[in-house]
Amino acid sequence: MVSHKCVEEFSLQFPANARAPRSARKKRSFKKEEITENDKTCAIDLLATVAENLLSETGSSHMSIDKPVEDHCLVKEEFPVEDKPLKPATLPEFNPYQGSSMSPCGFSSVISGKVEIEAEGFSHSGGIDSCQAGQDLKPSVDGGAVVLDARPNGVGSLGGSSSRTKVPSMGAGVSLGALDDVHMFSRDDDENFSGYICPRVTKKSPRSVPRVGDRRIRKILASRHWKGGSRHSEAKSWRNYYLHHQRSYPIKKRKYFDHISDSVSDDYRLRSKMQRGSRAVSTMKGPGASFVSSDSHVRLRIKSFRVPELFVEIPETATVGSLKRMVMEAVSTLLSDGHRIGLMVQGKKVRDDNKTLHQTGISQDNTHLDSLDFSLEPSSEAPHLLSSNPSGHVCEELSMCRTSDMDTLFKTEPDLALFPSGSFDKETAADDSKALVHAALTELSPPQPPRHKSNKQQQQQQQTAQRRMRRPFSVTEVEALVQAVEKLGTGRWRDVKHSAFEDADHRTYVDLKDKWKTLVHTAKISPQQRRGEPVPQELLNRVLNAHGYWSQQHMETLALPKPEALALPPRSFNYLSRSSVRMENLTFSSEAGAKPRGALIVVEGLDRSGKSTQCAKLRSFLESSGHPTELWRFPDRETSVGQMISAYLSNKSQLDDRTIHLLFSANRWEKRSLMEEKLKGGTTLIVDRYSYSGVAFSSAKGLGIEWCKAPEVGLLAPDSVLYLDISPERAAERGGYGDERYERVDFQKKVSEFYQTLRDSSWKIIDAGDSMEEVEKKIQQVVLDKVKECALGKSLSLLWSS
DNA sequence: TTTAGGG
DNA sequence: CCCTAAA
Repeated sequence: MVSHKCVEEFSLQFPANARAPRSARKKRSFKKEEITENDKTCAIDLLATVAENLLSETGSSHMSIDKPVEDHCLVKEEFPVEDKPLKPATLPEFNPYQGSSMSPCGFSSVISGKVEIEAEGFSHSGGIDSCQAGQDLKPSVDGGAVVLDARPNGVGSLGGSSSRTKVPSMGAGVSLGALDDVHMFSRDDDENFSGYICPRVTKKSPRSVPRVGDRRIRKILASRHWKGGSRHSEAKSWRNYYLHHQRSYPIKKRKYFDHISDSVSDDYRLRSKMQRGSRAVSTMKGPGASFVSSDSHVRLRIKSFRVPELFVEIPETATVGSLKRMVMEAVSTLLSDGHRIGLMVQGKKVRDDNKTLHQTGISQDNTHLDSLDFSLEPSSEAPHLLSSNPSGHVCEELSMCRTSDMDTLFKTEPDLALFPSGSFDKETAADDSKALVHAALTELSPPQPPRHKSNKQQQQQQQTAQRRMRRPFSVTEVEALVQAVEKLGTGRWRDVKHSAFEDADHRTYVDLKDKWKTLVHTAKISPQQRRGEPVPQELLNRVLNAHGYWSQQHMETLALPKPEALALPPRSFNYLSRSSVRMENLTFSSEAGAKPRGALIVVEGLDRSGKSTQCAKLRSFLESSGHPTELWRFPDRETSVGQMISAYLSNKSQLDDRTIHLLFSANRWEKRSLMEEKLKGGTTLIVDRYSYSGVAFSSAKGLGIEWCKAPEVGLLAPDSVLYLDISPERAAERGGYGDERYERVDFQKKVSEFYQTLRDSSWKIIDAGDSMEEVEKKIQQVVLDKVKECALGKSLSLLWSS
């Protein structure tokens, strides 16, 4: 019965075929990209690219951010990147929506997209003269093209905001071309920036540029979650949109809170890199040492920064121009709000504004400038968007929205992250509409202190949105995890959780899965690259082996044609006999067991303790479980040495105690290489008596135990020693004593004592007094675990050699 | 809810 | 750790 249970458990440990399909749903990466861009990147990316003034002769057309002064990133006068240009003040002539015939929000849609702003000096890669608009063309929004990427289907392109500004070759064509580049600014682009120089120039859309018209826009809008037709009632439409919005629009609310709490934003991040062009190198080489001196300069090029989600609402009937203006307005507003610059060096935030760059590790000779990050952070005293909003017209335009609708909306979705309640003033329609546009913008700032109500809700929301605390796994936990995975395999994280992390509430099965993932990664990288609390190499080896082992399981389960799989009786589901199908297994490192090996199981015990019987049972059990198994016994009377021993044992020859001891030992040494071969070939060996017997018996005869152990040193150490424990008296009762000279009770007692001194961690004491079935079951349990352990890469060790 | 994968 | 598609 129990053995049956064991078998069942055993087979259960392998992933069922039913699970296979899941493994087959790897996403194609290109698909991911598209999805990401289409659905997730609803941010307006404001890309301000600044080129540095590398050489004096190119200074006029390049901007440089140089020598930070006090507040992080400082800009040379010739390139007042930050504030000035970005302030809405530079867009005073804006009067968006004038003349645009916007219908009441009956058919409004929300689009989101990206705005890409390119500073003129950045097009140094040539070809675009107009980029050289010159310095009068401030690197502001009106200095470059603004591209509204309303993917997936279409694009609206906005030229420079100011008509005075020339952005000729940056016209629709180029702007559209940039669309294809938008993906280069994907949100998680932290590492993907290198090599990105000037998308405009380097990559252009091969497509012709359809004219941007209403139809295009409509398509864009339709591609969003705008479902309601114009036939819907206004209220319904609104509602539809927002409800839907909340449910399935891939807004990452949490992110914004992250920004707030971490003060670092992935979404609007300024990236800078040290100029690494050859010219730069040569230039730097000259001054050489002086660079390290006090007036050495660090040259940075801020490649881009972006602005998170920006929602614009506009009737389908609005003109493209108004849309452009609207976006422009929103961007300006956004940037006018108090933001400050955060700085990260090599992933660490630098808070101390008084440190010098050099102290911070930002020096021209620093090779880590790659990891220099600037980020736009909401300023601490976040100005109130509504009040500081300089563009009332945007709001007014939307003020047609009916208050009642809005009310409904907000009641329905009181805690919609997009609309912090504090931002809303339901008193006036105008304010309502304001909220619509600016609520989204508000996300850039820390949540406004709730003014009226839903204080609790907000807090709650913030609570739930908060990123969980980081709790590094301890080595103990890792060990538990590894052990559980070795047993259960990957892909059963729920079970892993329950078996090993039952009461660790903070470890979800997803966490465990993730931890395993990182463990596998950790194990693959060099120790120098590892961080955090070091995990013992031994554990990592086990991770590697288990990973290799189980992924192989999955592969084979997957590859195995279903009928064939079913044809295999569960018991035959053997993971050791699969070497034929084995693919090159990268994870089986050479240092840890190269491939699944057999286990060396030694059965010891006094005579008549049932060793032979149990060995035979165990062997048939393992074989029926599909494990190649051989049953050996020592002494092996087949060999020449074995013959001598055999003669001695049957009292046909007299030999010195030491001699016979060495003969026994030699007998084992004779078989050592074959034993190793078998084990490494995947065969499990059950050995009836081994060195322990030899030492215990000889010691019992009076030889020093150390002397006895000496010749055994270097033999293969058993993976498991099953000691069938029985008292000498009971053993004697079992009869049969007397045939061979050692079979006397008192002697057996001595032997038993010496056995005890030989016990080590590999021993498993099994009460041989139990019924045969009980013993059998116990043994099976132990052996099965051990066999699997060995298959997972437990390395062979040597006996008594430390 | 779990699993599997990508970020 | 987070997020999400699938199952």
